[in-house]
Amino acid sequence: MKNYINSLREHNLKATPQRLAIVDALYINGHMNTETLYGLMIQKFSSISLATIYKNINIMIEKNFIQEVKLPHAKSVYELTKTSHSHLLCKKCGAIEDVEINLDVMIENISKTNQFQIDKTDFVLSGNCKNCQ
Amino acid sequence: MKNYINSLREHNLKATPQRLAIVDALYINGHMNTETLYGLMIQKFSSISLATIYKNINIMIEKNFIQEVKLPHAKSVYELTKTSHSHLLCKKCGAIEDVEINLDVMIENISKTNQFQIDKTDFVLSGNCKNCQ
DNA sequence: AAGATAAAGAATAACTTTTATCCATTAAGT
DNA sequence: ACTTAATGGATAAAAGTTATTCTTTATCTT
Ligand SMILES: [Mn+2]
Ligand SMILES: [Mn+2]
Ligand SMILES: [Zn+2]
Ligand SMILES: [Zn+2]
Repeated sequence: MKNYINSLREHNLKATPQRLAIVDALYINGHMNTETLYGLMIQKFSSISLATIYKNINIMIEKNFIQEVKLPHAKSVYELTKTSHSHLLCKKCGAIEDVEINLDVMIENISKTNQFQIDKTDFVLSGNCKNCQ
Repeated sequence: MKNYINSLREHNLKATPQRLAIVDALYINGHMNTETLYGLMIQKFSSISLATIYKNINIMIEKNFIQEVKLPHAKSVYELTKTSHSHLLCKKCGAIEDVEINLDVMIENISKTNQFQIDKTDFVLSGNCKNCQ
């Protein structure tokens, strides 16, 4: 695992044990919602407050350390910020996979056609994963 | 405007005045969140309950009459179900535009590459609209 | 290595958003 | 018209999120 202490500090976030545990959980699990994240954290820190989860999620989003991923018919999940990517969501088992899709050409076209300057995309493709079809 | 009385009935939804007003508002405004929708409805029906808004949104989604559109850093909006399309979201003024993007070839490729059967996409492109750049 | 201090955690209340309940009303089929 | 299941209104309850207060601590500065 990466050195998240410095990584947090570079984002002006104090490297507290709680915060490191959250980051670690996201690193290991990839995408988590507030509920599952709290469920995991309460095991490590028996007295951690749910408010701590929310406060950290919010400030880490603010500092661009993590990202929210909004999913159809499901709670949002959070993940460590990485290079821009899209998501595959299995409607049956709920699995979420990262997928690299090069959208540059498409964005360029849409940008011109619609006179719209695009600088971010949120792309979720839903269906059935390998194991669920 | 279309005949939404029959359209509702075809989806097994009783055509009540409240429901027709909601549909009409969505038809006119395109995309609305619960707050703005309630704000409009309360003008027409001074005693309408916020719960009525929620109940109708939920049942209309269930019957596939409307769709929820989840947006980054903003409340979800709702729209009448139409042919699959993507959305342009202006980060500055909040405007939402429909945009037709043919994703068939891309989906076909991703489907094969990832052994993932895709049957729905949620695609939001954010940036600055024509008036906001 | 202490000391100072701003940031963060825990506990809890408050607020926001959404859903459930109960009863009155009504759309729609007969 | 009559019947009935569905819906609306009022309200309470539940779920989700944020604010507040005080204590603790990570980090910076001696
Ligand atoms: Mn991801
Ligand atoms: Mn749309
Ligand atoms: Zn699956
Ligand atoms: Zn704009």
